[in-house]
Amino acid sequence: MDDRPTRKALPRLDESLLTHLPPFSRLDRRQIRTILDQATSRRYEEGVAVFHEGAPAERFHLLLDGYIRVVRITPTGEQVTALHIPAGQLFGIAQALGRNTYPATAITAAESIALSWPMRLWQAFVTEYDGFATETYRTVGNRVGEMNNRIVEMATLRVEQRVATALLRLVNQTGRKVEDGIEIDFPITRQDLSEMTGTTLHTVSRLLSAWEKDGLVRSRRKRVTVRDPHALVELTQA
DNA sequence: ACATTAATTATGT
DNA sequence: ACATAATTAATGT
Repeated sequence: MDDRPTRKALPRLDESLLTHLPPFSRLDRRQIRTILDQATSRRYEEGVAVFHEGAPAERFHLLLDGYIRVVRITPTGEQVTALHIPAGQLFGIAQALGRNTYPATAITAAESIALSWPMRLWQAFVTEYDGFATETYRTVGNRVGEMNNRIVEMATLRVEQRVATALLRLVNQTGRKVEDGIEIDFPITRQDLSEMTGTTLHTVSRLLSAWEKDGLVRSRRKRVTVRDPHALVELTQA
């Protein structure tokens, strides 16, 4: 729960970590240096919360490596996964939404490394750093757009189509080329997929088994690879 | 068309 | 050995 012991600024934070990321790409080396000097670096185990929904938003974060699941908890205690965040993106940017508490819980989907800064620096970042504001508002725009799409999908598509699109989205965003297809490059269970698609793990299991039999998909424990993306697209439209 | 319940098996530490 | 993940069948809405 307490994150004190491992949260310590690492002595060696190379500037090349940030130079190619959209929010910082317009900045010179000196600016990047001061940004890094204000940052705290922290490594997270798989499946741990970086912050919790509703908690005071004390810091904002940048994911350097790994994946983040953005999760909301319903009153009955079940999790709903809103979206995944890949390395290189900011998250926990409540301030950009005009909030002072986190709107959702962030859980690492894999072992991850993130930088973070105290929220009070947000305004300074926005005003002093060219391109920071436009780029971050662009990504939050993309995210709410994505979530809107998901709402429409939930309402209109059948379960089979929803998990098919979920798989395709994961493959597009986090896919890693492998011999017989594209693998989702973080551990993902059927429970996880069901939480993304508003179903049960059983239904997901049945679908994956069926798809595996038809050669669309290969899955071992916590690993899913898509061998025939096009066939999944077909299912989406069926 | 899908959830729920429950029993069974597989897999990772 | 133990816990967690996945499959499978039966039953329910």
